[in-house]
Amino acid sequence: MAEGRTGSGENLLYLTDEQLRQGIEAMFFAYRGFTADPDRILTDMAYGRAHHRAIHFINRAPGTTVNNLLNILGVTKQSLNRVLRTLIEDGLVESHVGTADKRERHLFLTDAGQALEQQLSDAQRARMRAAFRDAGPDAVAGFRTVLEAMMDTEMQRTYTRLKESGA
Amino acid sequence: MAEGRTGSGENLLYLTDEQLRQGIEAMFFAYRGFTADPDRILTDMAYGRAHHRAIHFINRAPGTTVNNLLNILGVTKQSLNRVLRTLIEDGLVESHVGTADKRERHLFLTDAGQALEQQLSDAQRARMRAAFRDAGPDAVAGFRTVLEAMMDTEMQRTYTRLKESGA
DNA sequence: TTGGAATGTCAACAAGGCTGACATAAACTG
DNA sequence: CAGTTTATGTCAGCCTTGTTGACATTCCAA
Repeated sequence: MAEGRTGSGENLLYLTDEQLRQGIEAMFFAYRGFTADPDRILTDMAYGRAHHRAIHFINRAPGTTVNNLLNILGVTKQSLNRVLRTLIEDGLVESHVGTADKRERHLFLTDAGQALEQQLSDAQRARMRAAFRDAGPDAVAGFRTVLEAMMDTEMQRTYTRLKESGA
Repeated sequence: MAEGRTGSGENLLYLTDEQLRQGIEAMFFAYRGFTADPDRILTDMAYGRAHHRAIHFINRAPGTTVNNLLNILGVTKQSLNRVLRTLIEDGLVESHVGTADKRERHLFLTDAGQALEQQLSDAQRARMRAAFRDAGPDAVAGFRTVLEAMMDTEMQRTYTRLKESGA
């Protein structure tokens, strides 16, 4: 850590209320940009952000159970169920009764579901890639560090588990 | 910029699809944490995130017009109006007809409105402060750089204008 | 074998987005 | 001054996506 000019051995000027408020507003405006491109694609097809999230994480962990997805998404099972039902009806997601435990449903994307996932994540990654490239690798590392520290501890674990499963 | 091992003079491994996907998931989980604390306070009082946003930006720019707030928040006037109406009815916000242009309404927080704003932003800043402190000043700088690069250009301008007005 | 826990489904409601239509008052313009 | 544009507010109605409550099915353990 860099030596500061406060005498306490560390410069804490980055923790002033004004700096924190700028961080809060940056999160607000950036999140809008973050979701803007997929949102545009989705409204064309009568889907919403909730569908995107479900598709994203089913793609990330094929065969995941409804309950597992529930924990990742942090919504009620009823809320998720409505979204899943439309995705299944529309042939984007398949639900298979579990073999070991028949109460569980295992979720998979169909080819059509994968095609939509691709389209959505291409759009979202394009913006992220541009932002990362503009900012450079050191800034990206800092970005990730701060975001991880901002999560609830339970979500940190979920995030890390996903990260390691995909790497 | 650091020399990489790609031969092109720059290491672009931080731009792989897997890295971008991790960035996307980090945004998703972190935003949940970001809103969690104010959300808890708000549900106790029959308000929602929309009320929080209005209160935040009225506090940030007292006397702002409805139209200006509309541009910052990026919602329709009908949507904002519903929120403002309840805040005015409940005595948290005051609306004053403009002196120069009498069509405009200038918005201010009442004392009660400021008290709630304080309560909400204290909660949100506490989490942001903890995250910033854990991550350190360099990471925070990178965090801000990436978020700015992720915004739509119009929002970048809005964000910068707010930032400079408060500093 | 029976009662509780886990899982998933259906119904109904609320918040907060949206569009469209319309009213009013003020400002601006030819 | 007449006509148009701008800023704001309101009503009605729709959609998505969150919520709770009630309930069926399945599994497991006492």
